[in-house]
Amino acid sequence: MPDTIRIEDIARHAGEEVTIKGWLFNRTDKGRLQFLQVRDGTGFVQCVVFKKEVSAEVFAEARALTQESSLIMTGTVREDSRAPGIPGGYELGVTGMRVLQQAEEHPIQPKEHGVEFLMDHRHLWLRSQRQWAILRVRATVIRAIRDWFDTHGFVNMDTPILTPAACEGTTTLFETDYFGEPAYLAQSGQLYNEADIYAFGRVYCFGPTFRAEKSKTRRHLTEFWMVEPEVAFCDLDQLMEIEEQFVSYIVQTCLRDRAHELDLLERDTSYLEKVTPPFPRISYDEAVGVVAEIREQTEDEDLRQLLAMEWGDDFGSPHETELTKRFEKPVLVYGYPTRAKAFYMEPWPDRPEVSKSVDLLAPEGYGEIIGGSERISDYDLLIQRLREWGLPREAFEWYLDLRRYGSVPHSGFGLGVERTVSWICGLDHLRETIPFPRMLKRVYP
RNA sequence: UCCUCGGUAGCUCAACUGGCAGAGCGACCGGCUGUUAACCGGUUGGUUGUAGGUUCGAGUCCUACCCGAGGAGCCA
Repeated sequence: MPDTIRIEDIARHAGEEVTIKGWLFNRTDKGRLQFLQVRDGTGFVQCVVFKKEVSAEVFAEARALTQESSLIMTGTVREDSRAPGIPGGYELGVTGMRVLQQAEEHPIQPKEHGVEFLMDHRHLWLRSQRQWAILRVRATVIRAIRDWFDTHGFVNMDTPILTPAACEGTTTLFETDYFGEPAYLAQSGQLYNEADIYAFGRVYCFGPTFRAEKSKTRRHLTEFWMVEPEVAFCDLDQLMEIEEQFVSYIVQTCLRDRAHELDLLERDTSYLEKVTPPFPRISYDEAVGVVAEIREQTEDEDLRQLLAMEWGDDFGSPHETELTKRFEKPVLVYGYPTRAKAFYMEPWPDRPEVSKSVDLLAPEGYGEIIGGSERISDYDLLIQRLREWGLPREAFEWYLDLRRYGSVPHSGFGLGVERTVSWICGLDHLRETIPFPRMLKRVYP
């Protein structure tokens, strides 16, 4: 049997006799000519079975092949502009074939299906071209994230997933039984990161995070992946520089390495190409003004209702969506009201009602993909904040220690991987950005 | 938790003011040498989400419940 090749490398084998191992995902039958669309995980290729060129047995067997049957094809690679697929432009002139398993009738056909049906068959849906493209972009986003941090002085430090108590309130935590004591699935590694920077300077944690929010929207999962860097000797301005460099690198890496996939997804990449530093920066105060202005101008009564807000309120999805439509690039919104954010955020100098916080909002209506801030480094202020937020001091003794032994100004942020993938791919729902999404009322398959 | 929309064949949907439950796709059989979700002919296909009610008659109207989708709040 000729050497097995990967479909993604097919152009390098033009004219050669090769073997391809994969699955049939679609077919077109033309009498004495059959076009079998085969995928192998690395790409998609058309295999042409011509009655004159194969044995009667192979031709008959090819005719009987069902969608998703597993097979081993041998044949000659030839260039042909009519050949569909990814990378495309080459096809296999089949000379031999072995069927490993003749698949039963596959539930998912190459046509439209409803959301519920697809989600019930997520384990099979993954095989479709669209899901293949999205999840390859996801893998590239993850690689780019690690590449950037690993080459910018950050050390990867994993933080615990089972945690003792609430960082930001228990209502959104999944509780588990930890040998008779309650423990909670982590919703952030930040506090542990803050401990880690005192040993390593710059760190990042990267893992799944859990939120028991009863959110039922296109931008929420109960289990999602978040990367959280934390940096010693870093203020809010420096943090914003890191964010724009980092996000630009992720986007540009995807444009370079996943062009086929973005093309398959019919993603208009013109906006993505503009994602280079610096990003526009506006203060929360300014942003509130812009939202008020948009609200004034709109004729849409429902939108006017949704955009109602007062200074001090955090932005909701409608606000973010409208705001980002005003910018071609991601926008950094900084200086949120203290009461709208978490207890650990450093106050603005001479403006205690404002925090040194920053959110990064993706363009085209995608909204928040990063939330970050400079952290409180002063022991007394942190004690005061715990009290104001009604948090039990005992649970935070270790965290307070960090302000006792060589405290320094430090900052960090969290980037949601799924929201980033959704934006880069131009999707309208987060559920397609992770192989097996966990959502309100969805833990199967 | 709240608001809006929906549930009919394996899938995607149609069925007018209540009156014979249909089409396309798939599957199966046959035809076709360049198809791209091919095309042509044939075959196959139903507890209309569940329970109750109104009616001569309910997919259609009423009540309750279940399930799903989109949104709000909350957040990445």
